Amino acid sequence: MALPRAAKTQRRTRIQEEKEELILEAALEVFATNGFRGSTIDQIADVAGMSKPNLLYYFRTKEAMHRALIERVLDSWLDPLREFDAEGNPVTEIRGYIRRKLEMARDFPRESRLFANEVLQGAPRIEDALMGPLKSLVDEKATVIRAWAKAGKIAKCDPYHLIFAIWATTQHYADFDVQVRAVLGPDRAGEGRFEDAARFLEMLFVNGLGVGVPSTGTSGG
Amino acid sequence: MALPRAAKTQRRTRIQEEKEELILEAALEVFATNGFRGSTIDQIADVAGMSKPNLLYYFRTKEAMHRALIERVLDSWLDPLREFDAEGNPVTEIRGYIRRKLEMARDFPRESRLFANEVLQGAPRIEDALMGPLKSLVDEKATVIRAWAKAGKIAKCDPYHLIFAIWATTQHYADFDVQVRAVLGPDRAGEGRFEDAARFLEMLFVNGLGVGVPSTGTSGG
DNA sequence: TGATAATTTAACCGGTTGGTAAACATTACA
DNA sequence: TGTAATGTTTACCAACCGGTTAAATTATCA
Repeated sequence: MALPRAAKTQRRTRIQEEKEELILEAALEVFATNGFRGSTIDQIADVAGMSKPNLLYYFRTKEAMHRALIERVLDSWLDPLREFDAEGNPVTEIRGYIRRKLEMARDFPRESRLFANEVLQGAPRIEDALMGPLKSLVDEKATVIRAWAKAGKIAKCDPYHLIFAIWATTQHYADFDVQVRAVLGPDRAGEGRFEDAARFLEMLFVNGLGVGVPSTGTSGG
Repeated sequence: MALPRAAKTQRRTRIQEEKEELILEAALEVFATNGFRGSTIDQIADVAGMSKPNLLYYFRTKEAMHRALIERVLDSWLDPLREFDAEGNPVTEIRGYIRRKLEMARDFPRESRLFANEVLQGAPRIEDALMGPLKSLVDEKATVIRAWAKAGKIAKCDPYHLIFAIWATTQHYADFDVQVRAVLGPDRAGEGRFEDAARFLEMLFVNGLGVGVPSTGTSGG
């Protein structure tokens, strides 16, 4: 039997919704800071404020919790890239993408760390997602970027490494938050650091791709 | 008693040198791919090809192994930044720094992942190093960069976020290697990816900082 | 309200984990 | 070669870990 007992009830109850939500929230917290192997069911149960067997009534295994979490998070994690619009102005699109990714790093650092932990440790549980949906989406957007480069709208560059660079620089502020704050020191590490980062990164990528801000109001149609 | 039995011998033997080296090498492998909590002494002993009690003869605890490893790795991890020369040409220095960091990501990915794991999980065991030696070194180099910007040698920018961006983009190729390879696919993921990355990143940062390549042969002294 | 479905808890289990004690084996050196 | 110092193994332990069972409790609704 692969299903938890809660999934075998005749109807789906309010309590099930609430508790599963509560558990996934706790699991996110724990997995994000300890990785899969480093996390224990007891820890998650503790954060969720319930007993271990009670938790296991809703998710049969630790794996099941992790799987549910990854599935839910993967979609929202890919959203910023999906919004990347082939029809839009290259500079506007790239700036927008950087901004959205940076906002995610600020507002959902645990989600970012969940992935980082997983990928860092060899992505044993999300390999399929990486080679499937993720790769497809990136391939699609890479084609767009390459077309922009060919049309002379941005500098000629490898679109994949451009995307990697945007991922790396933005997620850095979630994944390496402790280091960032340690280096900036107590004074400079306030919430303003995300605005400073945004300013710097927009400059870096806009100048770096060899295109100025769109000269006049070519507001996208 | 805080010392392992091997440290209490009258003289330091050849076997001690060899075995400790062997253990740290194995510990690097295991810690880098599993994080601290996710790693077991048995795993490390297994990789090192010795029994657990034998290993514990040289390092009394898992913590001790990790500590020894971090201390050793921290220095070499900071080396590329130390080489950053205030007297040099800004573009040359920044390109050189990118190149050295990228080489480290290629040649010592486990060292990079060891740190990434640690920082990602809140840096409980290296907080002091981050706020001490690391911060000091970065502060020092940030001053240099700021001076360059003030002198108009590079674009005005926040030197800290510039350094973060270089760290993020280069270490990405070690820490997120699985993802990079998954996205590039089997064809494009050969060892050439590091050269592609170098080409892209040099362009990004050199153009991004608003300075062209030094016009003529100012080959560094 | 009572019966039934849904939820929670207490008690437990086998395997793993970090670490120890002490017997045993090997090395170095007089 | 003998012997003391060094190194390795066997056997072990208590705590932890993922997960199960069954009984007790609570919610739902006719």
